[in-house]
Amino acid sequence: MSVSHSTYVTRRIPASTIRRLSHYLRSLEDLDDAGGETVSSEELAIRGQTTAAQVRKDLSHFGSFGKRGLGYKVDELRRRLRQILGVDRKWKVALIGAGRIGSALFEYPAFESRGYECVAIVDADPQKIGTRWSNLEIQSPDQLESLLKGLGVELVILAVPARAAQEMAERAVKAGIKGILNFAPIRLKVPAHVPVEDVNLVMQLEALSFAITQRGSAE
Amino acid sequence: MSVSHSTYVTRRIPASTIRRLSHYLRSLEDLDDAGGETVSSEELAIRGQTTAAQVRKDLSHFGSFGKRGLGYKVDELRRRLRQILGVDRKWKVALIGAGRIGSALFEYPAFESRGYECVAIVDADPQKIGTRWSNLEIQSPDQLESLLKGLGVELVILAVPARAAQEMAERAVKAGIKGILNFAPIRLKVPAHVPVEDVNLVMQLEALSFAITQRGSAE
DNA sequence: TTGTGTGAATCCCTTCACAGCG
DNA sequence: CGCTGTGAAGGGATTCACACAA
Repeated sequence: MSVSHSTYVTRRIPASTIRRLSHYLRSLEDLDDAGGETVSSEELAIRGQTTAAQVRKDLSHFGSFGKRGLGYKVDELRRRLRQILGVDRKWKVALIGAGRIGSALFEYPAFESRGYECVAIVDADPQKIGTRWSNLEIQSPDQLESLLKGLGVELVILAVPARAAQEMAERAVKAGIKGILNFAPIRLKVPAHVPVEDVNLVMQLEALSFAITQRGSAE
Repeated sequence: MSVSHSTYVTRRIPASTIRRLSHYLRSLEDLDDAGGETVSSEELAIRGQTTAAQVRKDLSHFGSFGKRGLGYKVDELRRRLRQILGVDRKWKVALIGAGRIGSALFEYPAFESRGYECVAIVDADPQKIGTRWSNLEIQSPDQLESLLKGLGVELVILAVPARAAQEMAERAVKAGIKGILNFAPIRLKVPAHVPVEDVNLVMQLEALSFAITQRGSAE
């Protein structure tokens, strides 16, 4: 079909594809090109730990922005990937939970540099409320809904103990936030239109110990 | 076939299955049973966000330890899952990188409680070397190989800046470690027999912004 | 009767292979 | 030519459906 594609697409894209798109974007950001440079699917594949065919298939879901016989223009592909992943703009983020994980994230350099701007920090600990992390004052969750709504927060990073996570998530959803990065080791119950990404370190450790244990016993 | 299965298996098990096994184990740990209680695949499915058939298929890879018409004995299934995932024992872990992420992990309660014991902390910062986190002294990476070997470290948590990660990984592998939980945003090059689990927060944030952006534009 | 264990069917992702454009 | 874009083929994982054991 020769319909002019946009970077938006209705078809369902598998999570694995999205992870790979992130990788492609990451490799393009490494090589800062003068202007007209190009990359082939082959080169992208090597950096992204896949095959050239996979790269082409991944990109083809969103249009056809390569030149046959040449490859992809680096700067254009980068722009397109940013558009596709939705990182061609700033996202206002609130950090809920100012413990160790919260602090680690807040200081995480990639965080700010990729367009995620932390505009509020919330914690229930009275000791912490009122103290500052760089130029942000830690606030009580009492008025969470109006706080988030007032600032126009779209993403929430949930880094609170498991027992508090569900309530905070629900209140954030009520405040109209659009997505949650969840560090609490529970399955949040939120409306289907609010995507949740779970960061589950125990699970990843178990994947490791599984791989080690099984390998040792095989063959 | 009616060969008596062990919990070890040679066939290749997909990563998705392992993630689900972790979930099943997690839900079983929630409900602490008196003794003879049972769960059905149906119940496990609800907690694990899958289907009953999927639960049965997952478990069947490792043997058949359910009773027809009844379900699975909670305590036995829990024991089996721990065996399968390799968490029926202690793992000696070294933390390489004593920054924010390292500190967050070190304090992470689930970490210790699931059998991962941190036996060494390493950081290159002279300011930090010699200081203590609870009862562990932060050590220089100068003698990393002999340090890890001497302590019998099996797992390494890599929480150092990207530029230092590859070198530290290689030296840890030389010291005979068996797996790496990697927080550095690079693809580590290590021998195939050393499994690596990448924790990539930027990628997860991008998965969120993708989901939000695409949803908004669909229908 | 209930709920497991499992071949068979289905679905979806990846890989192949090549037509076609620059 | 060289390399993309894409139908078709292939392979894996999930779901179905039912025989069978408790």
